[in-house]
Amino acid sequence: MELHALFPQFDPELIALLEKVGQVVDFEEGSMLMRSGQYFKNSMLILDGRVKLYREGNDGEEFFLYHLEKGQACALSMICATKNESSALKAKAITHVKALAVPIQHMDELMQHHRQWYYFVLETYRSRFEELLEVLDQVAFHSMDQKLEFYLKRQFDSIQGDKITVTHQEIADDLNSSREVISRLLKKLESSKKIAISRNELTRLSL
Amino acid sequence: MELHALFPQFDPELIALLEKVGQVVDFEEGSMLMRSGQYFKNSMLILDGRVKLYREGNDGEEFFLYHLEKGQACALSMICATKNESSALKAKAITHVKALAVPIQHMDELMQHHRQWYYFVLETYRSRFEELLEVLDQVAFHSMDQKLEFYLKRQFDSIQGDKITVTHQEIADDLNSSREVISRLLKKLESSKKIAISRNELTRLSL
DNA sequence: ATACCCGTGTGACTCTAGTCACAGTATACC
DNA sequence: GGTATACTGTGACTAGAGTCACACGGGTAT
Repeated sequence: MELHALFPQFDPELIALLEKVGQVVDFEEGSMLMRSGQYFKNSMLILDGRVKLYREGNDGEEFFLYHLEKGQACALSMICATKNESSALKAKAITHVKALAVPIQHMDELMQHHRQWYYFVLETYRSRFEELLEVLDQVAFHSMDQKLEFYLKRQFDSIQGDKITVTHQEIADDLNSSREVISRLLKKLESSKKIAISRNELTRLSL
Repeated sequence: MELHALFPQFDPELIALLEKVGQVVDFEEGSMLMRSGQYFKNSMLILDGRVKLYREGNDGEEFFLYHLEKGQACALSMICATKNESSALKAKAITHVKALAVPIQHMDELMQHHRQWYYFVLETYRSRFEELLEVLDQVAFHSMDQKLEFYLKRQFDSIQGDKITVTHQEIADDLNSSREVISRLLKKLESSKKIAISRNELTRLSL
């Protein structure tokens, strides 16, 4: 397994343990790793692919939170697993995803005998917490055009490229807005030479 | 110390250790336990009093996140402490507060030798994460009147009473809105017999 | 080629919430 | 008592953003 490359901070002993108790699972593009109200029996470490996390509103609205990449872990899966609790998040595989499922019954051992593991868990939690706070900033303090810019930046950064394939409707959904509003705001971004718009595709110019 | 009563899940050995390495600190009403950009050298366990946590916007706006009560810990202080990182949160003592400061250099030992401690840390994080998600729900999916209702419920619940002393301006600040808007919405809640309004004070009727 | 679907562009309207100006009223402090 | 200082109430205006209706244009399937 390629654990060592993805988690260079783990020592060989920890990696051996993870390889022993963990199980590699595959998710097809578009499938759900996690659904609202579901319980966890494993912590999930992402080995390959990209996962999109949403918050789900009570009447089915969605709100984009953040992406998970390889080398990262689902913070909630680690904790909910520990506590056997559910959550109102949705995690969708937006590419084919390979993940390592570590059963919760090994958490005690991992936590207590592997310092790097608990550092990893805490750091995962902390960084997601911070990311959530940043999202909160956006919705609490900023107007739609600023939210849109922030959103686009995150998308571009996340794929480390300058071209994303997405429809205006999808953006509107992620931002819990409406297609017309997004279209108009995108036009404004295009006028100010920050992006280029084409069908199903946006290109970053100076964002 | 009253640690055993506040943290019944901790075993005597853990409590003894906390008593040995921790230091009780006092904060006056209105003082800041934590400021944006500040670094941590301790994990803070609240022994008595109430702490209000805000997110701070870039131009000085505030947004109310949640309260901390006795028996709880500041999630971020535990993690930031671990990582020696700062954060954009403000924590204000709204009553006199007594807290136990546990220096970060004991985190390794606590984590690895005391299962209840790491359960506690993870549970603290998980519950704050969930709380943050709920706040995010409110700002992402709901209109001001719904946010206000949610806010008021949390305030009433948090003091476990039906009367809070607060001005309309303070609520507006917490919700990043304006006084007039809050006044008008409160009037509506009064008309629908959900609350009673008097100067500096709101009473819950059927909220 | 034609018909259709999907994504996009646009104008008109409505509603929410923020702002401004100012009036009224309770409380505190001399 | 009287003045100053919060706190609250209200109308008028404005801006942002959501909705509705419909037009346009480029692909795709048959």
